[in-house]
Amino acid sequence: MPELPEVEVVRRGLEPLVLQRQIARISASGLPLRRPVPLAELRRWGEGARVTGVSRRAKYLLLHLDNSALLIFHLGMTGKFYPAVADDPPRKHDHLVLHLNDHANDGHGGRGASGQKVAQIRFNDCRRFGLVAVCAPAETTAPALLAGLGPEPLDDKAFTPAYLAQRCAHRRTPIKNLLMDNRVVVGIGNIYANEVLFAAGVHPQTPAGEISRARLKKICAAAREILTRAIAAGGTTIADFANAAGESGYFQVQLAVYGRGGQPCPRCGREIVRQVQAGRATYFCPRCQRPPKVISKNKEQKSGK
DNA sequence: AAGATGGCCTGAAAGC
DNA sequence: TGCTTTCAGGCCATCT
Repeated sequence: MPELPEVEVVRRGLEPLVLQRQIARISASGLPLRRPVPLAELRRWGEGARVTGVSRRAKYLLLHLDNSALLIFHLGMTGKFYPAVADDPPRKHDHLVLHLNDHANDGHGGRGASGQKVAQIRFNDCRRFGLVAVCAPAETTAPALLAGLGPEPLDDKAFTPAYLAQRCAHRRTPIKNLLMDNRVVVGIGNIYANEVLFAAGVHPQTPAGEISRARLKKICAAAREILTRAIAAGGTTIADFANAAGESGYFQVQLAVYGRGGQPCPRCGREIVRQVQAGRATYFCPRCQRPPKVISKNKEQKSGK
């Protein structure tokens, strides 16, 4: 389940494999991902171009090309990149292949471990929740996919307690839903939303507008700390990435509440509660994360009937 | 209009 | 043992 930390880890793993390499050819499975793969457009702008950068925005991976085009990838739930050489048998659920050219003057020849000239980067996505898109060079405005995205949670100039307070003001939506809204802040998925709220001691159903400034400050700090720690932990998988899809290190991250329904809270020992909120599994400690008053009242009313 | 809900998709695991 | 059901979740369309 790639959230911001894993996407960043993938970016770091991908960068040395494609930087300054020329894309010779692009092929696709033909199956649609979250939306159809724009193969003709990918070929038009991608083939023959050289990769000048690999960046990340939210959970999107961006391949910058020397013709100013942009290849945009989203891993969805199960998307992964893996390097291969031409002889490697295709794997089930390979949906896009970037065939890379050797470079005469790039200093290291771009040879894979096997020494074969043409390497490939394959995008494999079993559940097809991923996405591939192209932004043509002429498009001067930000790609539609990236327009309207909120700030990066690790950007301490943009994602501040003041900013979060402004976005929470007068909102009755539960804070967990708001943290997972990428118009408010990007990269925080279900797992990290649970973890951040536990660390900040805030009940996931608390209406966003009712949270004190002090708690919002804690939420900001917790998001930053947990995501940073997760990237560091995932960093150990970069070596794995070069061999295969490598997800192993991701789970080394210590998760305090996510997936621990019925287990004791690591802080107070009380049983972690699992409930479904906005259609997502939500975990919290009922002692460390006090429920908002409104919820308690509703419960009393219901049980009173 | 803000907030809630369902669909997309596959495979692992649980349930019967 | 073998089938069916459930669940995972980012994103978006659709509904209230």
